Amino acid sequence: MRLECGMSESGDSFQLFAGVCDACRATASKLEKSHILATYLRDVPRESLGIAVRFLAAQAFPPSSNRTLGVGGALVVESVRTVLNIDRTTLNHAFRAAGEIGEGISELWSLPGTNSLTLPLIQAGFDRIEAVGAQDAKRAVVIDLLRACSNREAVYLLKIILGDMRIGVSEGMVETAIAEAFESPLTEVRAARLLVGDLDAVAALAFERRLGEARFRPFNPLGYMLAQPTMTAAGAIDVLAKREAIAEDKYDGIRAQLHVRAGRVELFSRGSGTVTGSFPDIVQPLAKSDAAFVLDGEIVPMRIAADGAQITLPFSSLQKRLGRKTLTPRMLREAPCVYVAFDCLFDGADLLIDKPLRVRRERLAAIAAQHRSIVLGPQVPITNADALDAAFVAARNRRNEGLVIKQLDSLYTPGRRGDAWLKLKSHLPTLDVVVIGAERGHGKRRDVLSDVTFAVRRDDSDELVTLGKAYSGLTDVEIAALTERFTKETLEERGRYRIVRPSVVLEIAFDQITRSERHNSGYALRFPRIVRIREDKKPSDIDTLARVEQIYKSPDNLAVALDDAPPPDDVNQLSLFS
DNA sequence: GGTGCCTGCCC
DNA sequence: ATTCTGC
DNA sequence: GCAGAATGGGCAGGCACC
Repeated sequence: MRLECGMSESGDSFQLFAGVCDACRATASKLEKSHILATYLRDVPRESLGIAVRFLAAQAFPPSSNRTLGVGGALVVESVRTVLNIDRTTLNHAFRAAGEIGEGISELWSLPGTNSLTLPLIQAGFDRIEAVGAQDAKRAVVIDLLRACSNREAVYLLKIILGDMRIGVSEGMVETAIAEAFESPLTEVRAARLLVGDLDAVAALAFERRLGEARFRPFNPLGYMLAQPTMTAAGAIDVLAKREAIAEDKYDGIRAQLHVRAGRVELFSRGSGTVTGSFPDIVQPLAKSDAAFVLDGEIVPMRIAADGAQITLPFSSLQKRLGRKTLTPRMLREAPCVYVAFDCLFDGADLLIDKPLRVRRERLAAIAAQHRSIVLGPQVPITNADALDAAFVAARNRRNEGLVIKQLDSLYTPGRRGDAWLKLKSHLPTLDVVVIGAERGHGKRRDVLSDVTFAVRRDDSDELVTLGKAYSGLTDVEIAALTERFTKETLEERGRYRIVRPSVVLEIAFDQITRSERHNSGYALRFPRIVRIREDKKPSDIDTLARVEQIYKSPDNLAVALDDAPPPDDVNQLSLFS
């Protein structure tokens, strides 16, 4: 296809980039998107290729770099307001109509653009935004960039800054395009990305036809293997189909890869970057190791009793340590963390991901035996549904979410969610709630009331107290039907939020109940989702606050620590400050 | 120094 | 995190 | 089956403002 991008642009012009994005936006076909992107990538100057693929995935920096802009919606809106010199209301109206900020400014944008922006120039701007601390200074750079933008350039600049393209292109599609552009098998591109990490590195290898040379190196995190959810133990047994398997506890911690080599130690979290600094109790004992290995596991807040019994603490205690600049001895005492290792991906000089789990576990056991901050969780063979049930109960008694069931002959497939690993979680009872507020969504949900606030009843009164908001679980058809109903039953509009007559009853599932100031019930739900619309129930039939409190206090609610007196144990207390 | 908003990042 | 949808 | 999109609660740090 021919791209309408104006006259004779160099391959790294931002105007061209915007034109390519527009072309992708115009088609729903993935094949066509790939063709468009591949054609583009082939002609991008070599030195800008990395930036191009990064920007196409709406990344301002390589994800593994730990660098961030520190610019979000609020700062962007203020910058746009300055450049266009318009009031907030007009701007908000445009954003609401478009369903997003990026596309929203297109309607209002009158600047012609200087036709001077290039990919490296934008990248240099991002570097500067990151480097300056003050919001004023960040805003000044954004404003400078915007003033040079044409209409479509402004749209995509903001989309990259906000980290969301919404044109049906994300990392996966960019990988597909790299494969097509440089005539390499997609499988090779994927494999290379899982080994080397960032898209720019993969594009460079593909460009040089050296994808096959991609090699794993410690301190370059691999993709994580993920588990497929299963609802029931019987279902899990079915999927296993008599293949040998083991069950491990499913921990509510932070999934992390532990890389160790020549005295250097890093903990990589799933999203991007390292969390090494937050867990000296895990890292410090490893600092003197001269071994080289990469493990997969979970950072877990845990008390280990003198007899070795493992009791997991609530996730919130772990979260208090995440991102901390300074850790006090008290924090380490109150939220002691261990690294529960469950896989070994690299040992000595051997990448083990293509070896079966049973082999990887042997290597793991040998490593764990030598390092006291690497803990192995309980592991039981699964032969039948009874064994699975027993393991599940044991896991719950250790205050863990459930089980992950793994086939012993399976290989480690980074970045994939397959049947080789199954996760089986326990479920709290659901709650019947009533919708009392609704809001429009974003993007394709901009014209529907997809975002609902729900409430339960305070006992012995008619008062409704809010408990949370929910988004997922309804189909587009159901959302459309509810939108019509909420529109009819609107009592009052308060900006974007509308109060609706309490009439729609929903059944809500969730993972935990926490104490919270966010909603006026004093409670909030973790991972709320709509199970179904209860057409058969009236608002008078919904659950009460007492019911919420009852579930909150139930032993299955892992948000609450067991209030047994904490055992006076020193087993996993490290004297970092002595 | 206290408070509140914004951002990023865990689940 | 979970869930739905289009390819 | 996969990729993309849309959405929840909660924590810490950094900054703006009083």
